Amino acid sequence: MNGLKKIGTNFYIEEIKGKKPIKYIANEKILEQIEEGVYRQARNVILTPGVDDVVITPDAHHGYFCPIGCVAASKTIISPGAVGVDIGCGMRLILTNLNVHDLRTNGEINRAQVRALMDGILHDIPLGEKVRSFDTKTQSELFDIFRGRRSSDDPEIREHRPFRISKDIPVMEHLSGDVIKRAMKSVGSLGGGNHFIEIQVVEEIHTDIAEKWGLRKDQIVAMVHSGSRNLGYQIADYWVTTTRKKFDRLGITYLDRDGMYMGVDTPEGQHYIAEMRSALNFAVENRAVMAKYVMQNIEKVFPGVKMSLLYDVCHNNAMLEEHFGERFWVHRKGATRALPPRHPLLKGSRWFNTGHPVILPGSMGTASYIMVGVDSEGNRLSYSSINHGAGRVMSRKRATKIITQEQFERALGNVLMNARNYRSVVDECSLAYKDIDEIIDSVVVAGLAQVVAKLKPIGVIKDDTSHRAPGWRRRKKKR
DNA sequence: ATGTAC
Repeated sequence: MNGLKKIGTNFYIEEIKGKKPIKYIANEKILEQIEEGVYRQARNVILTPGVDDVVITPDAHHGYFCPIGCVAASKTIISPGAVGVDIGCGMRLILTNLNVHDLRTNGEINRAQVRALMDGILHDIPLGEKVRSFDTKTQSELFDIFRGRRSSDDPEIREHRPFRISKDIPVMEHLSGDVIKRAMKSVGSLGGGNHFIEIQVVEEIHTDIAEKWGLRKDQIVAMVHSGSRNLGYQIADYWVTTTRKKFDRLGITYLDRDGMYMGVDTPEGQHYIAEMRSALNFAVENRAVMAKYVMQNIEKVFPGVKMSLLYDVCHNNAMLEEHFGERFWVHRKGATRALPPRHPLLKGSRWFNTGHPVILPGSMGTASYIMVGVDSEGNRLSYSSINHGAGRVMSRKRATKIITQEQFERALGNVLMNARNYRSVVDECSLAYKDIDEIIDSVVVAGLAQVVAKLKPIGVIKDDTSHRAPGWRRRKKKR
C-alpha cells in the first residue's frame, strides 16, 4: 500500500531515490487513515535540498508545505514551512493538590463550581481573534521577551530555556507597527482553532514516574494549548514570501511554493533562526501569562489550593540537536520532542533520570496524555520525537457540514464547554479528529514512548467567537 | 494556525 515497506512494529518506510527513506509511525488502523496529501508532502520535504531525514508521526495530516505531524532533520538548512506558521505552539500543564472529590457534591461533579472557574478564566483570557484589553506589554517589555531577557518562568519547567538573542541581530524590524502593537496586546491570549484551556482530572496512572512528577490519580490539573498568535504567522509569512521572491529572481526551482529554505550559515538563515527563537520565547511567555491567570482563578474558587507547573513543551519549532553523533536542525511541526531517560540533552536538568514530560492534547471532550520517551532504536530513529495530539481526520468545512448537534453533544458527553452554540465549535468536535487512543497505541507499541498518565477533561474553553467556521459564516451571511 | 487570500 502506497509503496510502504514495514521495517518494524508500527514502523514503515517509503524508499526515495538518492535520499534516506521516509519513516512512518502508525498502527494498522491509523495507517489506513493517512491521507494521500501526507505522502505527497512528505516526499516534497525529503526532496528539499539539504533535508537529510523525514519522520511522519501517526497524527499526520496535510498542512502548509510540510505535513502537520512531521520531523525534518537537516545539517545545513532551516525551513520556515517545516516549523509551521504557529511558531512555538505548545502545551503547558498546571498541577493542583485538589482531588476530584473536592469538586463533587452528592457524588456528582459540581457543575456550578466548574462553571464559575471557567467564567473567571474567560474574564481574564481573551479568545479567538481578541487580544488583551488590559495588562498590555510595553514595546520595550515585548522586545525583552523576544530577546529572552524577560520571562516569568522557572527555566526547569520549560523544554527550552529562553533563547538569548544578542542586540547585534535585528529581530522583527521588517514587521509593521500595527503587528508589533498587536503582539504587545497578545501576551496571555488563547487564539483559535485547536487551542484550548481545559480543567482535567487524572484518570489513569501508568508508571511510578507519575509520582516523581507530582501526578496522582483523581488529581485536578489544568492544561493550556496555545502558540505565538499573529506574530508567528507574520514571521513565517515574511520569510516564505521573501525567500520565494529571491528564488524566483535567481531562477531556483522548488517543489512547493511554500517549501522555502535557507542555508543555516547564511545571513537570511541566521536572521530567520533569531526571529523563530524570539517567537518561541514569545509563545512560551504567552502560555506562562495564561497559566498565571488560570492559577489565580483556581485560587479564587478553591482558596488555599497549592499549585505548581509540570512542564511547557512546544510542538512547532526547530532545535539544533545532536543525533547519531552529528548536529542537526531538527524541525518538529506537529511533533513533540520526547527525550528518554539519561539523554545527553537532559544532562544537568531535573528530568535527567526520568526523561522530560511530553504533553499531548486530545481533541474536544477526549483524553489528553502525559508521556515520556523510551530509550530505544525507534526513539533514536525519530530524533526522539512523537506526535502532538490526535490529528484531524476531516476538514473543518466537512465537519461543519456533516456533524449534527446531536452527534456533537454525544461526542462531548458531560464535559462542560464555554460555547453556547455548538456551531461555533463544531469544527473542533472529536469526530473530526483521529482516535487519540489509537495514536498513543501507535507510538507506544512502536517503542518510542510510554504513557505516564491519562487525563480526562471536565471543562473545556475554546474559541467560540470564530467567524471562520464555514457553517457559522454562511448562516450569518444568509446568501 | 492567522484581523484568512494576489
